[in-house]
Amino acid sequence: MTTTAVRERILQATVRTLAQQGFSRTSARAIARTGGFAPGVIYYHFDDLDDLFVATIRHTSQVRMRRYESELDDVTSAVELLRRLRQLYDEDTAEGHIAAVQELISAAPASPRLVEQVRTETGVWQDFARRTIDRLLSGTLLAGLVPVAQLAKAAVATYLGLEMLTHLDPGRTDPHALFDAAAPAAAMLDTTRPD
Amino acid sequence: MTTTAVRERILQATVRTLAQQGFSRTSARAIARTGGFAPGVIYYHFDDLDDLFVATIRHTSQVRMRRYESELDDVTSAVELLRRLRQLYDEDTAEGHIAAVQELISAAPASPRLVEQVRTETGVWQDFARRTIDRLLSGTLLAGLVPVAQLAKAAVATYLGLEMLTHLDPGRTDPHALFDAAAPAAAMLDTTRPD
Amino acid sequence: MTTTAVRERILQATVRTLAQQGFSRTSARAIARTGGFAPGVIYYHFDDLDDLFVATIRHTSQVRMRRYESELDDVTSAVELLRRLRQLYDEDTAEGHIAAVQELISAAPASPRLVEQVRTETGVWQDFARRTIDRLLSGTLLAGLVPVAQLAKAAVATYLGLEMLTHLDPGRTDPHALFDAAAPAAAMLDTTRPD
Amino acid sequence: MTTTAVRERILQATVRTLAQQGFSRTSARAIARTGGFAPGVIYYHFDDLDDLFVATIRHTSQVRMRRYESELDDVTSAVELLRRLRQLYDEDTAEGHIAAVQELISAAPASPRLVEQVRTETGVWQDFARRTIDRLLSGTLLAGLVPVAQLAKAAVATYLGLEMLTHLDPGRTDPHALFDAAAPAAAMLDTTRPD
DNA sequence: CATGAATGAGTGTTCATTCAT
DNA sequence: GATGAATGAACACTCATTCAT
Repeated sequence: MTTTAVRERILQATVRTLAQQGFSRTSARAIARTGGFAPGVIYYHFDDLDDLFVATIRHTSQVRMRRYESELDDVTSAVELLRRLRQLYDEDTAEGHIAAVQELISAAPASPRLVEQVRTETGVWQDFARRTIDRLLSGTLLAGLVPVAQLAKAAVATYLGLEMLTHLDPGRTDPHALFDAAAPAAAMLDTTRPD
Repeated sequence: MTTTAVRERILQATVRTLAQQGFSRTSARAIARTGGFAPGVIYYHFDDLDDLFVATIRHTSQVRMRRYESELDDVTSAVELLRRLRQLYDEDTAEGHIAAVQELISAAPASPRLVEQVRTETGVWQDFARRTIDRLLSGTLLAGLVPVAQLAKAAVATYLGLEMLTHLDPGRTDPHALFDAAAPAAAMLDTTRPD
Repeated sequence: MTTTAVRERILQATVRTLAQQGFSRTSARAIARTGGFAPGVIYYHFDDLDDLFVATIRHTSQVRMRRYESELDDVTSAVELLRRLRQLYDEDTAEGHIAAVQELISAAPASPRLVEQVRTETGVWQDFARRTIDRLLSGTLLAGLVPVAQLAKAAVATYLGLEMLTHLDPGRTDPHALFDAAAPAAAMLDTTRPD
Repeated sequence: MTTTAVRERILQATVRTLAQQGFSRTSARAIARTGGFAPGVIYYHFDDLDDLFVATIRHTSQVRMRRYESELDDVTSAVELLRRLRQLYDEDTAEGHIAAVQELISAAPASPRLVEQVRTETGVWQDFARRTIDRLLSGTLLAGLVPVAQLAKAAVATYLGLEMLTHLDPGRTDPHALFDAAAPAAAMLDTTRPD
């Protein structure tokens, strides 16, 4: 097995452990148990747990960003955007991506390197949100009126906060309801576009 | 010093430690160091750390809820709401309330009792948000059109997610900018009210 | 409540706790919980736990010795001896006397004072056993042939060891069966006595 | 060093610590100090202290049982039995076997798993005692008259109780005196065998 | 490359004991 | 006399990390 293949396996095990057990229970042993390898392997491929967590958030963020970009690149309708976001969100929760990221953000203040990396990644996502919102508003009455940068930041915050709340109550809470509730507003927005 | 006074002191030390060090570093020893007492004191007044965390989220939530209620009880203007929220939010961050709560929510899945209490408290805040939004929309064109319950849930999620992001970057990020950016929309909403 | 009455209450709580929880779980808190008083009370009446354990073994030993003496004082028949021993043994187990003593003997090596007191008390019981055996053999063919002192020591050892085994398996083991099994031999001994 | 070698070393350190310090002082640290290894080693090879104690009583019991069996297997004379028992008993006390077992039996009620294992092992020893007594009585006048099962249980109890008493007073007490005192009776028994 | 073993620091928690009230 | 509160030492156990193999 090549080095990068093993690294990937470790990173995936880390994401799954973070999502399922939470940060404080994500020990080297726990990650190794999840991935089916010996704890020592981690230290062969990463300097220490801090290094692994930094790599994990970078990796997960990049993997998902590629997916989000390819899926939303050409979307200009708000209704269509909601439809695809719902599907992407389902993927995220199924694979534990947001949950893992949210755990790492919560725990970041304890590690300067993690803070730095998390800042970088959340910046990337805010940029992405900004570009997407820009595209959406372009040609509508709202273009130029909406403070896009702030809205992008709020969107990222809501995504993270929503995952936090959903995680508490997997059976009952329904992020889908939120997407549904937003649908009429999205439709209204789309009608104002003079295509 | 009476029992309740000491309990309160422990609870405050717990909030401060959670906010400053994050959940995974909030050990009994760390809390005791923050509060200036011996670790054993905690176990005299609480069954175990789990019990302390449950009491902490209940206590903090109630204290802040009383403050939010007394401050927002009579607000019907969106502009005025934003003005007061900004001030309450400043209090929250200064004293670490939201940060502590956010850490506990992140960590909750590891403890059934904590999950239960967190569910209860987030429910209380969603109800509060719903009532406040209802009051705000009452008499406007949007009344009856907005899915209030979902909006309330989104508001709570955004509040938590925002704190998570702000926490990463205390110097640079500015939740104030978000409140400012929302001001024009709030003003517009207020004008639709035919008082 | 007089001092001695409280002392007695503490001593009884200690015996019950030793019998029910074992030495390693017999903490000051546990004794206080059993007796329904505050842990501090112990330290008002005894120097420390060591002192309490020393007093406990002395007290329990004396109380039971008085009972055994009054009950066996006039017994010269082996059959009758067995009958009364069985009853006394039942009392012992019901009130936890032997169990407590056995726990203290097991734990004694850790405390010089306890060792000393335990030596004293076991000596008292071996003397008592010797006197009782002497009386029993007096006038029989075995008188003078049996090494009484060693037999007395063996009797005490068997009593303690039996309690240890019985304690393991309260439902199944039956010290009564042992008394029954010894009955024929006792009867045979009695017939050799030329009354 | 192989795993089993280390396990054995831990088990021996546990036996020695139990025999020398008593159960209540046999902490993980104390065992590690006795054996000259770090406390963490224990938890690498055993789940917890309970697991270690269960393994200790099983191991010690088996080791000694093999020795007793090989030594007493062919003994049919009571005098010879006493002679060999005295030697085996000396080995037991020198290596702390009985003392350790007796401590574990005393402490067993606090742990269901330990109770279970202790029951199993004492059962094995009672069976062994029964077989040995059977062999001894076979062909004598007493065969069929003696309640062998009860006698076997009493023998085990006496062995344990004797160790308990001897332990109190290592310098003065003399189990040897007991063996000596039993010698004449053994000789008499042997003469009734019409070989 | 990978692992089984080991260590020492750190965790939650309990305990004997003291003391002001 | 009695107690609620507090402390510091100890305990069982986990963990990140290292290293010989």
